[in-house]
Amino acid sequence: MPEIARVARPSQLSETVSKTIEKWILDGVMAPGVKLPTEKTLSAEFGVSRAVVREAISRLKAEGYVASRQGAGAFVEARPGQNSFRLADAVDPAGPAATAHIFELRYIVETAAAALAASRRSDQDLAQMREALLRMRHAVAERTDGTQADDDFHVAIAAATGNPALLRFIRFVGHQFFASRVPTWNAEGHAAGRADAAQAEHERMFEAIAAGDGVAAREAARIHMVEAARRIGIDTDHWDPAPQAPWEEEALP
Amino acid sequence: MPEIARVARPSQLSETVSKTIEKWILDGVMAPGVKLPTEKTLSAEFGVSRAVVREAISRLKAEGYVASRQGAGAFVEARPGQNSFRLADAVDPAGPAATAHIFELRYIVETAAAALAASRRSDQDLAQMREALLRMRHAVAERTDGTQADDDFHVAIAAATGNPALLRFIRFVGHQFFASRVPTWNAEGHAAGRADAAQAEHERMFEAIAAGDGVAAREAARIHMVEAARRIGIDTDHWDPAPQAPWEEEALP
DNA sequence: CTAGCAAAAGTTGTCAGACAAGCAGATCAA
DNA sequence: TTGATCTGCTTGTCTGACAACTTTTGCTAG
Repeated sequence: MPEIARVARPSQLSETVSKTIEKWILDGVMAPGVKLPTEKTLSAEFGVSRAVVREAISRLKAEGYVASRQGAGAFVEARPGQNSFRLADAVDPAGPAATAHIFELRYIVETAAAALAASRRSDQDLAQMREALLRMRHAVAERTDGTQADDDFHVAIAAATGNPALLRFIRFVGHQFFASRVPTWNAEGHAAGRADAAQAEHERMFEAIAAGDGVAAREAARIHMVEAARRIGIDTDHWDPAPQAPWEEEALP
Repeated sequence: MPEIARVARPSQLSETVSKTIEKWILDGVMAPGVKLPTEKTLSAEFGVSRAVVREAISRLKAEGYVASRQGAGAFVEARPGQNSFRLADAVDPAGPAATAHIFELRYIVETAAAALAASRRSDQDLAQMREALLRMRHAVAERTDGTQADDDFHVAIAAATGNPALLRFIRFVGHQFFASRVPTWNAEGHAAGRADAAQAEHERMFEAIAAGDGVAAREAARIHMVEAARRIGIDTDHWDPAPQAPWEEEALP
């Protein structure tokens, strides 16, 4: 068994234990399929009770690192930790580039979603987009906070693709940037015209999607994402323009 | 407190309890910020011991649904469950459409990654792609299993984008389809020429990326993903072609 | 009556020991 | 050798207890 980094009592013993074991697995100290030490052994090695070890293993099971069979033991999963996607693990949160990297991923998915929404959206989808759009218009006029409506608008577009996996992903990534929308919608943002600009971009996206024009929708989304990135100080010089060819145009049935 | 669906003893009591509470949260029965019932209350209501309840809550903490403070209680998180992305939650695993939805998401991201890789790849990135490619060639010639090499090739492309978030996501989604690559690389797949076909598509992707041709790389990736989808019986008729305009072409510096 | 403080009650965190349920290897008989 | 049984080990669950901490209550001083 690997070395154990004994910690005094940082906050939660079970969290300390689970993080330590997680590290063993991620570092390859414990290969997939390998049986972990018994709960009794772990509790002795960590100097904690068996209940704490069980709570730690419970966490690891929830995160897909291990699976246990009564009477047999707990075993490292075949693809540990890869059944869920955590952005916190994907990037170095310290680096300023982290935000840019995540935003690029969002850019890729949202531009595609806008194009798909243009060809697949139902009237109900359009109604939801329009509703969020109106709330943003109101926020612009009244100089109030429109971050929630902003978020809802993007989610409505994702929903219109009819792809629940895509919807879930956009909702997930979008929430990561909830805070980043604030500089657009706070008092300073209104004064500097950032809210106005964002709203104009949104309107163009909506029009293209409503018209069923996938090419225009993608381009409008592209512009919006690039501008949104600029508003929070992200360099977009090396992003993929990902435009559409003319022959891609297709109207709704 | 909401109603409790008492279950006999399905497998793990703690899992039953955590899934039930998770459902309460997702269904909005327990709003963010709300304090959940005490452990004593929960154990009484569920008819289990406090240890089981604690293990269940431990799972929920790992998944970001709740946070607890000693002496105060456990509270529903502000954005429950939205700090990680789980495909199992995103789609109905029962439906046959689930695979198609996830594959479409993969299609969107991987075509973009190929285009980015063409303009950003280093010599080291290319070496890694070539290495995986050679292993696949060998697998085709010897009619052996090339699923691992196949996976590695796609991961190498993602790595070449220089975006760790993108890399992590592609690795994650790609692993979901690890099993789906088997029909291409098993004996039947070799006999039917599926391995040959896949290999030809891979070679074209590599050439385009090596040449620094983003447009060709995206198109080659697009074809590969569409064909791969067809090989496992997914309908791609309504996918976004997402091609490149001529003016997008840009050589490496 | 109010402000502030101290005690008490309640809640989560941890520990210890016990038994039930299930698994795996050793033992023994055919 | 093979098959069934048995025994020890491991995980799953329960109970009761105490420690650490928070919130509420109630009391006292002003």
